[in-house]
Amino acid sequence: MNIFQLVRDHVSAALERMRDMNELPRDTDFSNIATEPPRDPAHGDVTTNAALALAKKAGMKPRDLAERLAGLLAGHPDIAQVEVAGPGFLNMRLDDAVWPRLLQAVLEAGEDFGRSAIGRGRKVNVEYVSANPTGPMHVGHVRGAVFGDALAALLEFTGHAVTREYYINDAGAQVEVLARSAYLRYREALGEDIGDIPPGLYPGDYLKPVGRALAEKYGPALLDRPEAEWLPLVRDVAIAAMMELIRADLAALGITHEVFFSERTLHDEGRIEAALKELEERGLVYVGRLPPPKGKPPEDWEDREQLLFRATQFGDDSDRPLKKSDGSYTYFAADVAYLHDKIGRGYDQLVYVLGADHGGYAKRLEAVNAALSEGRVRLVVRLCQLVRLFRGGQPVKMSKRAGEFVTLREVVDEVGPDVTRFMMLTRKNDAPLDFDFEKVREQSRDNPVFYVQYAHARICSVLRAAEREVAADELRGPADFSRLGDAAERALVRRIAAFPRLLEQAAAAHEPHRVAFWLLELAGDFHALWNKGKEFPHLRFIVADDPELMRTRLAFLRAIRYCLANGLSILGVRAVDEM
RNA sequence: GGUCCCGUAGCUCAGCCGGAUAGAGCACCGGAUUCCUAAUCCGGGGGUCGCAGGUUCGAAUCCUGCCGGGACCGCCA
Repeated sequence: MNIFQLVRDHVSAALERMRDMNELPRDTDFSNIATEPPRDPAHGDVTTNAALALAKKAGMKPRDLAERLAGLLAGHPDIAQVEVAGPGFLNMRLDDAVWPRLLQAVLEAGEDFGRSAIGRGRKVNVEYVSANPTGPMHVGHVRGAVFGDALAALLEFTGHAVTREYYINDAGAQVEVLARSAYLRYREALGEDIGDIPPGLYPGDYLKPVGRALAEKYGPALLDRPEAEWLPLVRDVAIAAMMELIRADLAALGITHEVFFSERTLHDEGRIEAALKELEERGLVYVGRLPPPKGKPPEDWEDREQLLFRATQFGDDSDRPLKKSDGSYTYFAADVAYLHDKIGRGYDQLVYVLGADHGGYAKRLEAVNAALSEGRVRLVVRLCQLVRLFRGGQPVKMSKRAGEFVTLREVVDEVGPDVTRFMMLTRKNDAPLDFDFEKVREQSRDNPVFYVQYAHARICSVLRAAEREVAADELRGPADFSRLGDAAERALVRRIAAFPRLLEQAAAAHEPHRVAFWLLELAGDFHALWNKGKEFPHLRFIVADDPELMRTRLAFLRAIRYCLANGLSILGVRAVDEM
């Protein structure tokens, strides 16, 4: 149950009546009117800008239109009071009977409360992580991984058919470097002293097991063969091993992708040619020269003719090369083919979760999408900014060149998946985020994860206490939500009422962090009510002399618990029963 | 040179497809514990929403320019 949708239906019905009576033009469009919570609770429960939005079209003054609309809405049983305010807002107070219905609906829906169908089953592909298969995941990947996963869950909860996808960059120079690095470990496994790992190769110990596996599989057979022969063999083993590593890292964070898509299949199966052919047929591929990049000394710039995609025709800043000087395809060409493949799979929406350093990629992806899908498919690029690691306020030093980076596994092992996930969503994705290993384990108000989980645990604690201390027959029987009249209780009810709308808007904006902020607010409302019970014992949940009131409050607690649990579940964070 | 992101209270940040007197936490000051976990809560002070224009009945929000911070900029992925 969504009270804003409920009121919106009533407002729409009233407007339709006005249209039927020719008080509004036939072609009046109601789609841009909003029913929202007013900023100031003194303004009521729901406000609408309908009169302001339609005044011009109706040829009426906003306040006159608002008065007319107020008259039509006033009689509705759900609406207790309606007032015209300010320039022409309609402030409505809902009838007291609406709130019990809402709480009842929460209890009936349970883990499905907040679920909606606004996605209308549209097929959405969310591609996230897509880390190169050259080693274990490091902390830089964590934010995009969590963001993408939470976004996927949010879209699913709001009625989208979601595919979680990972693009494996298993073609190109980096995996050849991986193969050479693994080959060295292979020689090492066969007893050779390989000394220091030469610069340019991956030095990590994680390749040692790969070397041993190769030694076991091939024995010394690869030792005296030319690189052209052993490289493909070693590469395949190494990539498979790295993907196992990465899957395990992701599993530690509770992340599972449905599709792992190999870039190499695009090369091997002629699908790049097929995609480029389609661009060619539209006259979007040509051979030409690009101007050198400005502002940067073009050290190794070589002016040459190359195969280009006419990206500028779709708003990109430059046309984009499809072939390298050695004649092989660029990464971008593979990306064209990959996008082509996704479009072919019938998605309505393609979401790319990328690191902020890929910001320049958005425009060219949009250009390719515009060219290939001709506007049928919506492409959404979300960039995740950096995470800065701290320990007790001191920055954690990392040197990429020396291979000293904090791995995903180190973070998860130290603070746990729940803390990791929640913290990654406490900032909107395009703002940088500070993560302090010590702070996030504190059990205090400063730690948002704790604060929300503690609210959930406290509720469970009360419910356990009730089971323990209250006679069973007093727990049975009806609840009467109309008895929740205290300001702190009403604040909680309003917060709960906002949940379905919040999820819809977070999904539409592709902003899962809003769920995290809402959870903090809900937890805050709950802790406030709890504490009020200390000062005013009649506000406690377990009230001995009034079984009906107690049952009401315990049911209320269960409703709040569902809200906390459902929100946490979208973020992929466990709701704990005790702490 | 160009593109993208950011600029809101002392600090860290929210601010819903433009909406009424701009919010929260931290910090600071002052309070609450015979209690279902005080691991919490209540109250108070504190803001020219970077600057200047524009659109609008109405702008922190949309547009343009400027200032400041960050990221990226053919043949790496």
